[in-house]
Amino acid sequence: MSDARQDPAAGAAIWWIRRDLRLADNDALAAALAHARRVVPVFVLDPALLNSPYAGSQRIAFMLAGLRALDADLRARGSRLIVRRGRPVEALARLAAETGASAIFAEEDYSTYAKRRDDEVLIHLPLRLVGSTAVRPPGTVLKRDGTPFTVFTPFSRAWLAQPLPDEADLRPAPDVLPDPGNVAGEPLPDAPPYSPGAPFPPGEAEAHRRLRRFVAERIDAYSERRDRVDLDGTSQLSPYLRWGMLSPRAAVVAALTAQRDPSDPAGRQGATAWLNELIWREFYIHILDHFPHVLRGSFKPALRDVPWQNDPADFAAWRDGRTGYPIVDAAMRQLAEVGWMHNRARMIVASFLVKDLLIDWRWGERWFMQRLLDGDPAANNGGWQWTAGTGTDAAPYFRVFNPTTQGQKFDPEGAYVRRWLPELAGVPLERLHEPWRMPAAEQRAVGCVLGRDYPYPVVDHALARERALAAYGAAKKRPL
DNA sequence: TTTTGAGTTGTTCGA
DNA sequence: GTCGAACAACTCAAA
Repeated sequence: MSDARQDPAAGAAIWWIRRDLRLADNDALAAALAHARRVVPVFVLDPALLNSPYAGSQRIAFMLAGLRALDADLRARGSRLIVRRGRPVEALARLAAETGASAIFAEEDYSTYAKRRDDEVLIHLPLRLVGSTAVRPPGTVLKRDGTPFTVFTPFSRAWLAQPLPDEADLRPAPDVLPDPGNVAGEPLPDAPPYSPGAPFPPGEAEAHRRLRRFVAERIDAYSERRDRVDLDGTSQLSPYLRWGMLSPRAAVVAALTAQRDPSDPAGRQGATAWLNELIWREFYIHILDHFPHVLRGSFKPALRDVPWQNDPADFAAWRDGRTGYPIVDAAMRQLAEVGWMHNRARMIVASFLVKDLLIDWRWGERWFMQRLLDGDPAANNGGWQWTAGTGTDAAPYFRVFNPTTQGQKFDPEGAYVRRWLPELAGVPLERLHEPWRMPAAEQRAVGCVLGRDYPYPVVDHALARERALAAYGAAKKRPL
């Protein structure tokens, strides 16, 4: 073991890539390079992940395209990506035997499956988990009594109280990488190609371009504009953070730098708000690590047994974007088409599924995982439990979003709805978020007849709201 | 141990 | 149109 450390030339190291598809600021890669002169970058196509009911073809296509981009970046530096297939413990054991690697370096990941997978590899192989999908790994932000936070605000205070990273802490991408040598690999599979012209071109270079543009052009107005679904007010970096094309530390450093920028004191609010979102990401990573049962059901015992309606036809209407509520349908079609949805829209459609349709939040959680490029168990579960009122620090159960009001507030000119629902193009703005209020003659006049061109609402929101409050009330009264 | 202040993102109703 | 209160207590975190 000490041989390799004393004489790096003696051995090889494996850099096991999982969700850190980048060369810059990659602790696992840096550790592998420090350990041995020969480094073998490998990605293992794991059937357990590819065939999971929570996998999504668009997300896998995004990942595969990201791996192609990473391979190109590696080749430009003298290396290349080795692709293997199979159970990671077996694929890595073979690769280690073939290459004589004395260590495997990987970034730590905290989802339930990832922990189980890595524990198994740790038993059999010299795996070293270096670096983290979070800036502050779970276990490093705790209450004074050593237990985890379950409320966000004190968590974020404690998170911010620790030493903050700066530019100097970010590792630049290496200019040159060692040749991995003569190692066999298989070609990346031809997934349904992630569509050209898609709004999320995969890759590390694109991630950094976006971060620079966001910081230069939009971060200052982030607080005011981030809730508007019709504007590009958000960073739109989530798929890149999900796949580690951008390190979370680089994102945090960018936020802190913008926050300190003396040339624009007014912009500090935007940078602070965005930093807060990044801390939410960390919060849910920690929650999943400390409370893995959240993936199976409610965090709050009192809301384990809400009497859900779970009507398959209602679920299909939601999933396919034909609930008759334009803001909901527009968002669901955006999700289906581009694999991404605005954060505000996520809350609106989630509230609609859970509260208006009274469908178990886990159905929505799974559909999101099947569609989102940024689908991540921790953030997705946290978001759904928050909306459902079942999670840590969750929305009070009586908080039911009104889809009409939300549409009017956050898509005030109707551009979002009209973009994703062309059948509503002719509907005047005053009726755009409640087309069922148009008299029959007006429907004909504007070319949008309900029941023909666009559905009637699947539920009456006011009634649905009462039903949801009653169902949650019943769940709370039920003895545990 | 007890106390106290606080808690992402809303809606509705009535004054 | 605008504003504050009610929604429902509860649990958390920290002093």
